[in-house]
Amino acid sequence: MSKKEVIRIKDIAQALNLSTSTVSRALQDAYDVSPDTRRRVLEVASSLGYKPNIHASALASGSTRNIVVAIPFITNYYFSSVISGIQEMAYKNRYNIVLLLTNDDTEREKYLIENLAVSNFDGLLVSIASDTSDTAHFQAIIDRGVPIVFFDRVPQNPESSKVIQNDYEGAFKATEYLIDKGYRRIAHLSGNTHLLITQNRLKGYLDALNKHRIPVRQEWIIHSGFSQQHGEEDMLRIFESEEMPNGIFAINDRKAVGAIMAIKGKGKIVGKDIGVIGFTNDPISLIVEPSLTTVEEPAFEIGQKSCELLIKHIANKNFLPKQIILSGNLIERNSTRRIR
Amino acid sequence: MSKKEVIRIKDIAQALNLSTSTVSRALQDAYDVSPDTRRRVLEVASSLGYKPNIHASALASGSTRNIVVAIPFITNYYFSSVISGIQEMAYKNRYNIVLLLTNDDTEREKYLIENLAVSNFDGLLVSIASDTSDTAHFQAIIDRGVPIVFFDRVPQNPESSKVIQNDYEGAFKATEYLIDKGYRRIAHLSGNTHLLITQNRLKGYLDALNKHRIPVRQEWIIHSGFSQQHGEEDMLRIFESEEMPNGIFAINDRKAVGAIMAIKGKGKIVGKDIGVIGFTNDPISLIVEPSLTTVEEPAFEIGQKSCELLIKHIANKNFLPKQIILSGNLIERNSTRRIR
DNA sequence: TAAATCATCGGGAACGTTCCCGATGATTTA
DNA sequence: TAAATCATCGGGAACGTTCCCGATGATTTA
Repeated sequence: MSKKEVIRIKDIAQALNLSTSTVSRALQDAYDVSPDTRRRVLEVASSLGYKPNIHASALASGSTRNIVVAIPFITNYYFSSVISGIQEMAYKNRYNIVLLLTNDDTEREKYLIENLAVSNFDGLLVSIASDTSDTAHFQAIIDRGVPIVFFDRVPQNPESSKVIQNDYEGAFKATEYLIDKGYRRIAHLSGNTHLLITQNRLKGYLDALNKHRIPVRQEWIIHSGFSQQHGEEDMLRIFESEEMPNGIFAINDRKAVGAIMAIKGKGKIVGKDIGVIGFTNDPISLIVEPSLTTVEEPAFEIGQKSCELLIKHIANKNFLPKQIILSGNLIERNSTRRIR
Repeated sequence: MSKKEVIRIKDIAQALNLSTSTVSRALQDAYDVSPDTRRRVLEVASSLGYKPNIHASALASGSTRNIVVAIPFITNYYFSSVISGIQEMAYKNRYNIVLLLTNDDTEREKYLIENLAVSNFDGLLVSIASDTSDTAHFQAIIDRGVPIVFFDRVPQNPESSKVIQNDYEGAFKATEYLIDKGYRRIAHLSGNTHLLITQNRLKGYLDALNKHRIPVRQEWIIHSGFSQQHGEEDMLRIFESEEMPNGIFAINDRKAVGAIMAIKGKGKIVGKDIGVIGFTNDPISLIVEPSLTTVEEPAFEIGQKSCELLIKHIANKNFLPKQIILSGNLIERNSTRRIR
């Protein structure tokens, strides 16, 4: 057997004495084909094992059925879960995913996006790199008529659809939870300042402090990257401050785990001496000792919703940009327990 | 601006008073175009911002520049690292990745593979589901002239290229390391029996025992799945055996972490009472308490090599199937330390 | 000097599908 | 009963690229 004997619409047409246009219309459920011929076409198509050639279809119709997904990494739980959600929704709607990894590097992100040919995909799903503040390369895509949906790490500028977790509410809940548990001197291990996710979580933290009339201490708010390494470094910096906090709210679980490592390294006891809470509900939060209290992020669902939204934009050019905000529960574990 | 003003080869041709065929050949570095015209074509192409239409190219040339990647999950460190490696190599060679997730379910795997149209991709990269023993659906693809490269979880049957870590050697090293450290009663938390990876790691374990004249105890060899959950259950079963081992070699880090959880749950001390060693070097091995001794798997490299091999198969139909076996180092941590 | 080779280019069919437009016979409407 | 509408289908151009084949003038060979 060889590739040559792939069967085409023409083969179905010949088998049924129909024209290729009629077969094509039958396969796409067009209105102007009789129920009987449609049935016969579908029968022959499946018996011959017909599978459409997506390239020919893309060329003729202008719809490529490709969705480009650009994310910083794939090797962490959050992003790989998002991809799973995207993949599910895309496959269901017969879209393929083209994966781009930016390595969280703005230059690489720009390079990848700028080298994209708009004739090769129908839409773009993006979580931007930590340091990306100029979003002109995305605007250029939008200007050429191709929709973008941002998720998780979304920029402020381009007014397009966005899917995020309820960062403000989650951060507020996390901070208030620490306060309720009696940890009132709370530091915040934050992220890169220009990201919305950073700003919203910071705001939730600040508002929770305000609500409980706890003064804000700038030296306890530390901005850096999103890795475990960053969390560890941030925590070590906090150990150098004059007065020590007794609670840590980290912008994500990986930074929280880094903080726990640093705290243990200093001989302090997590929970008893310093309470720690994270954000994500990464599986590592169950593995770290003590287990990490956290606010869950609906990563898979974010992937699904983003993809669903993008598909709507693709199907309808006039679909208005929309924001979807998903909430997650706070999950109590041992890192915020005084006695165990 | 709209999609319509995408520029094509014809536009370059008109700008230079050349034919489309000459421009096409110039862009592909064909031999029969003068250095001067090639230079002019490239200049105009880049100044106009020409990007080739992959669908038209695929249709005309028969080469789709799509690679399908089918894996059980993406939400674990190993597979997401492999994907990163694949992605890098694919992007370098101007291939796109089409991602399929089987959820480690054989039925779903079959369904996805059988619904693939061979005219839509050039090659397939696969790590099979745990329970897959019948590989006819892969054979069907190969029979239609499309190359497959298997990696990590590879089947026995189809004689195609395979990329794996040196499972035998790694398992042997791991087991012998436990023996050298004085843990001589060693159990093995193994995987699904029909997978090569399971068989090779089991063999390495057995041979290391034999070399040191340690009798094999069948009740200490437990076959199940690959998750942390499975590791925990396996370990609990071992706790029910008459005599307890004092060393655990788990087929991967997630199962090892599960075992550690179970051991701690029973009030035993990992390292002092029972030494544990894993396989992968998943980041969780640094987070679990105590940190996990393990044999590293070169996941990123496996992705790269698999993709590289597949591209060679695509470029040359007569390229003979090849096995690549990569080694990883043993990394000592605290789960195999008697005193800390 | 005639024939063969070489370097360089263009014409145009082909890939498999979609979609516009028109055709035809049957049915409904005025 | 004539005109309008409807249901159903086919012809054929078009999408943007590749690639086969042939053409042409220049250079090399015999």
